[in-house]
Amino acid sequence: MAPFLAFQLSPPNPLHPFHLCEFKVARGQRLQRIAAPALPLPSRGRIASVPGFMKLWSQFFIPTLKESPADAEITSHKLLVRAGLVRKLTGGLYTYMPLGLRVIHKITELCRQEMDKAGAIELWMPHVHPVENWMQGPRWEAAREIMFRADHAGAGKRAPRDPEFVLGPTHEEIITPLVKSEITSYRDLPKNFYQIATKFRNEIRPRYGLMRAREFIMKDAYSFDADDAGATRSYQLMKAAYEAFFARVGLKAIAVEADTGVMGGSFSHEFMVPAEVGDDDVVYCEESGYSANREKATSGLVPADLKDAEPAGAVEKFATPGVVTIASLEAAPYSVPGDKQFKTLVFVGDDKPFIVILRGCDELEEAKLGSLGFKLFRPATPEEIEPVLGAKPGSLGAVKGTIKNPAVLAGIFADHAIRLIGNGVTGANEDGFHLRNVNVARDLAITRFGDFRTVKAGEPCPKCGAPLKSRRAIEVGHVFKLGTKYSEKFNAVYTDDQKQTHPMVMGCYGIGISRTMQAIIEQSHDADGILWPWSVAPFQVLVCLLDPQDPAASEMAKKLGAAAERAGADVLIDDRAERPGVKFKDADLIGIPLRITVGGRGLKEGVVELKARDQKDVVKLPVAEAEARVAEAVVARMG
RNA sequence: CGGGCCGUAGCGUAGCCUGGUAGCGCGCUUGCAUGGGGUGCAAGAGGUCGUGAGUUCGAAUCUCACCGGCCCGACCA
Repeated sequence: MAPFLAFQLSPPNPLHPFHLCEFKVARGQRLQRIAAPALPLPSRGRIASVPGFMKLWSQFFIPTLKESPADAEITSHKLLVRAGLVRKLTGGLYTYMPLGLRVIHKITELCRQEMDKAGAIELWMPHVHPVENWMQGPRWEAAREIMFRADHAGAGKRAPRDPEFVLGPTHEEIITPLVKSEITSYRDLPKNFYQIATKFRNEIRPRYGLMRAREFIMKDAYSFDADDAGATRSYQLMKAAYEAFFARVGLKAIAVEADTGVMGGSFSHEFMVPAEVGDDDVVYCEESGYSANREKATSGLVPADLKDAEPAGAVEKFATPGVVTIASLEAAPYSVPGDKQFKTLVFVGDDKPFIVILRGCDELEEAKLGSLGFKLFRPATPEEIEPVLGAKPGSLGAVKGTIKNPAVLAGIFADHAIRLIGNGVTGANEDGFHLRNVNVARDLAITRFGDFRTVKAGEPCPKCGAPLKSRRAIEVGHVFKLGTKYSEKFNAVYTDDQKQTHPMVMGCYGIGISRTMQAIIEQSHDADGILWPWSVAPFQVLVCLLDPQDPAASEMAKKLGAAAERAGADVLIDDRAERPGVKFKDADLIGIPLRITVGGRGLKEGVVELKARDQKDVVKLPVAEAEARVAEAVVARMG
């Protein structure tokens, strides 16, 4: 009886990195590899797949599709699926397939490098959160809408009770108590902690593949500083790191001023990738460089030195039977232009009604109501409005003395632009009647003026007065200066050198990693497929072996693959028994930046071919020079 | 949550209006040919027609309910 069994992988494949390995197993013992081919050590930024890095297509898994799934609407989503990068489990939930995961790894590694360079420190926090953390935090009411409950799924073994756990949509409520208990001295500040991990948000309407998913990968960082100046420094440091990161992954992202939304905080920038399919609108000025999310954007429409118009006469009621829209008041016989109408909207904020007044021609920007300080607000229903104002929507107004029950109002807030009206028209708070000759200063009791309207393209830039433009964009990153909103709630304080305690000043910083992957595709593709930037390509070199049965061709493919690998590239060898046309189509679809074609026809001529995915021309390399030329091409792209 | 559309093989779809053998393309399997841009020929496998109830001699098809999906809007750190 032989003490050892030796065996080979079957079927034998001369290209497989394992094929040189010899395995010996003593009976009753564990399998041990006792000899392996000499292999290069993993280099920085490489994805290790020991032994060796090179992958054979036939032994990897890249399920490409000719047709797009019916639910994919935008190009990047179609390509994600067609190139075999992701597969859908259900709405907003995706499996990262092996090829897609390699891209994710490349992106996270670059992100990690930039974060580390900027002085941030990586950690890993739980994604199942005790609900108490959220209830203690400042935004439970608003955030719970998008949070998944993480209750047990047991059937009666545990006592039913309120949710104890939720899945983390972000981690302020976790990091802040952690820092509170671990950091108490100014000597330990500033600190910036980050993680690259999964986030859970129960989006009302997941869309566009990874663009808005229920579960997605995000880099989130949280900075803690002793004072406001420090927090601003941390913020600037992160903003710079973001710019470096997006440049390295090959994304043209621009930083724009943004609304702070539910996050709260004092100021923030979003990193936007211009794309027609984006969810956000960016308003920008080519002259001054001003750019802002539409939610936040302002314009120079209302001059700072505006003088109110002289009242032309007393307020006067007139009958408007059946008129309940701005448009019908604009029409004959009334003919009141939208910019001479007051639009009166009623909201409910923290259970109290409040009024917002705009020009008839303007749209409310709901995000801007966040500045009013309500924890939660929503449009009021007609049933709620009538007892307060005395009329149904369509005949509402805020003229002094016409409001039925002014005492219950939490306030009357007006957009600055209504001061442009002068002798305007508004509802009389009596169904079927309006008022004319209404003037802001004389007739309205405004609690506070503010910027509540949506800026339209063409309005003057707030900085230079040139016409503003707008375009769609995808948000891929967001930096917030948070202030002390969370540290106060969680009592995250430190002691300074005067033995005084202060709340830490925080910032938070997110990058949508999975969204970034899709944004890159959206920004970098052609009719045939993806064009991966070198830095994030799942493989950088694809050796297209057209005759895998031919030992000489296979040998050449392996040699060139190894040369590319030695030069620093991740290499995939297409060794499938497919026709050339299929291989070329797949190569274009999955978008590997450099393609080396090894085929019988070329070898007869004594050449192999080198083609860049983003260029048309094919370079013929004489076989004798091929290894060196391939290495050269790789090095030239390594950066 | 409102409005619209759709569930038929792994994927993309026809058939439904007008009830009577479930069809096509891609993909998959086998064979032969082919071998540099999704090749050709031939032979196959693969379907609770979303679920349930009803109408009917008979339902993918008509009716009702439910479930799921997609789009528009609302919403969206």
